[in-house]
Amino acid sequence: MRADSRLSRMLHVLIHMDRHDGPVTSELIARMLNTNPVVVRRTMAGLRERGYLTSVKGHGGGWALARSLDEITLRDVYEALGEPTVFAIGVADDDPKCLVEQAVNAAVGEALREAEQRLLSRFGEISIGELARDFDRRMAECTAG
Amino acid sequence: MRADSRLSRMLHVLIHMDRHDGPVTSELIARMLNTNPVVVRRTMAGLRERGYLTSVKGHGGGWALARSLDEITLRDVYEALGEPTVFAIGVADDDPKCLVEQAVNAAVGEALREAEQRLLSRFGEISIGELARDFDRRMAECTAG
DNA sequence: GATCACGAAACAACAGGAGTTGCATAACTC
DNA sequence: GAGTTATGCAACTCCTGTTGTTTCGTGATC
Repeated sequence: MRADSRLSRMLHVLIHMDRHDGPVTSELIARMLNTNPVVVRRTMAGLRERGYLTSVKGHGGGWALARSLDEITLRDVYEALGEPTVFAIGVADDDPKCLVEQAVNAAVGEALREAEQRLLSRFGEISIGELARDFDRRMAECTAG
Repeated sequence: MRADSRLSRMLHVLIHMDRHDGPVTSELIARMLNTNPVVVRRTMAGLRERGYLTSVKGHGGGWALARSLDEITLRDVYEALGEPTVFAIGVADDDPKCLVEQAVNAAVGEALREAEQRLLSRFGEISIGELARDFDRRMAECTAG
């Protein structure tokens, strides 16, 4: 399957928006992400509904941050995207009759659930503001070197 | 996309094979998994190459275990399947020019890598023999109750 | 009113597991 | 050695969800 890159794309965009004055058009965002404006609007709609972004129609319109990046975690973005499926692997049948399969599901399902829980917890610990500051460090290194 | 259920299917089959005398045909396995023999052969081929299974052609042929279930971990099976993609989510570009995207990838990629590492480590700790014994417990509970 | 920009619907492209068919090949039975 | 059983392999189609694209509607600005 093609990997779902909506989370990383949104993080990318949000940091750019933070460093940008005034609203940013879907057109410009699309160029940053190497995609097109419709995909951008579709993906960002969830973030607007959650109150992280605002969008303004018409001349001079576009997208703007409604919150500080320090107030938004990776998990917030993940949830705003509709909590996409995390794993490409899973069990064959969620409620099997076969006791063997039940034993398999118990072990595999448990391991997957725990891994997902850990990943999402980790996402909840990281604010986008931290990523932005990491970008600043990289920028400083780049210009210094 | 539809979840990749090859791992759980193979675990399911291996335990059944352990409780079965003589070779098991792809046809019979397919009925256990609610699929068809070609899918079974395709999926089990990797386990044969790794030496966990043998397959015999012709009359009276079929599949048989070449190892004890205690010698095979979930991770062994995962690897025999060609190490399928674990996550349905990922970063947009593995080697981006944009420094912002690099910072995003560092954070998201790291979290994903760590989660994958943990999951695979956990898989490495669980032998199929343990799952089989868990099945026995469930069976006992079922007949006792 | 012309232009700019978002909103929404509809559809094709793509990727990978799963399902299916057909045929070749090997092994056993008679 | 002919028939049967079973795997091995190749070449499809199907399914599902992200991504990409086009088109039209609508609101805001100039």
